[in-house]
Amino acid sequence: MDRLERVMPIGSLAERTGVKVETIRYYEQVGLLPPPERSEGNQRRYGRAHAERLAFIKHARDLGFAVENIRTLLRLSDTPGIACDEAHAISVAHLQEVRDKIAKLRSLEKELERIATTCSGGVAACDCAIIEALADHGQCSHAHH
Amino acid sequence: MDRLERVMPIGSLAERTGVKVETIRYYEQVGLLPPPERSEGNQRRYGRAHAERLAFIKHARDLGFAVENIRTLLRLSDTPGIACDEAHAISVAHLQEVRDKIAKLRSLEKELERIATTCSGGVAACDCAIIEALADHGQCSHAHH
DNA sequence: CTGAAAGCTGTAGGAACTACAGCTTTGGAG
DNA sequence: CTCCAAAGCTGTAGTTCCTACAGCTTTCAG
Repeated sequence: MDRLERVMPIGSLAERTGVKVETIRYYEQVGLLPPPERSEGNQRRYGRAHAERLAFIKHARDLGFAVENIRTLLRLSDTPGIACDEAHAISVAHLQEVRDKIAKLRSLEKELERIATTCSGGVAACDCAIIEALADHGQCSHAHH
Repeated sequence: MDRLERVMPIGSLAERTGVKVETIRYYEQVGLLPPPERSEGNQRRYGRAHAERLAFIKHARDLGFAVENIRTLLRLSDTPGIACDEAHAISVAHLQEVRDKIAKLRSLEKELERIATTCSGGVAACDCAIIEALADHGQCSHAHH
């Protein structure tokens, strides 16, 4: 089906993968995506392999993996057989990061709820509960380090 | 009690508030913190008002408010009486952002759990489930935009 | 009085892009 | 075949929120 339209310019790749043109060029620049063939006029021409690799990158970025970690994961995926341990370690560490972030955001959510509902938006009612809450560290649950 | 030691150099302010020296100078540079008095030798000398304002900034940053929003909140807190509406709007908008972020992270958590447990870290068992999961967008719950 | 610690300015870096400016190439319409 | 707008190119600068020098000067405890 796509046997005949196998190569595409950067714009089409961008459209297909949902990664912006500039970002694709950036990934090439930092070595995440290998430099593709070029047309006579020096324009990038991508094939299936590039599209797949970019999809991998996009997916991992959407999951919040750092570019450095993605670099490692890509290296591992290029190494056949070995090195699953390392991929596992990266994922587990990242999962932990995500969980920590969630916990932190939950506590922020609580405090923001408290702050936002205390002052309901009227002019007369407060002066101003939100600003006071932010000024006064005492009321909130954050511990001093 | 602190009647006599009312002014302090930047290092002490940093220690008290938990904000790094460089960051304090940065806040001054971008106009969040007003320029303090200087000593004969041109060093910054901070008083109580500065410490309070910086605490406000720190607290808001810890809550994830963007510097731009903090700038607005500070402007409001300098305006007596009026403008509670705006502070309320900023907080509510920020609360919504936080909630969205939490929701997104939860779905990432689920997918990472799935990915990380599929491949338990052995070498023989997979080749490699994590990498396949990242390469293959089909299995995950993210909708195409 | 001295000298190590702390402060100063100004600039560069970092993460992960995004957005120009000023050009060249491409590919479909006429 | 010719034209020209859209898309691509390179290279640089901007974004956000700091952090980290380098190369000085000031401070204040011993």
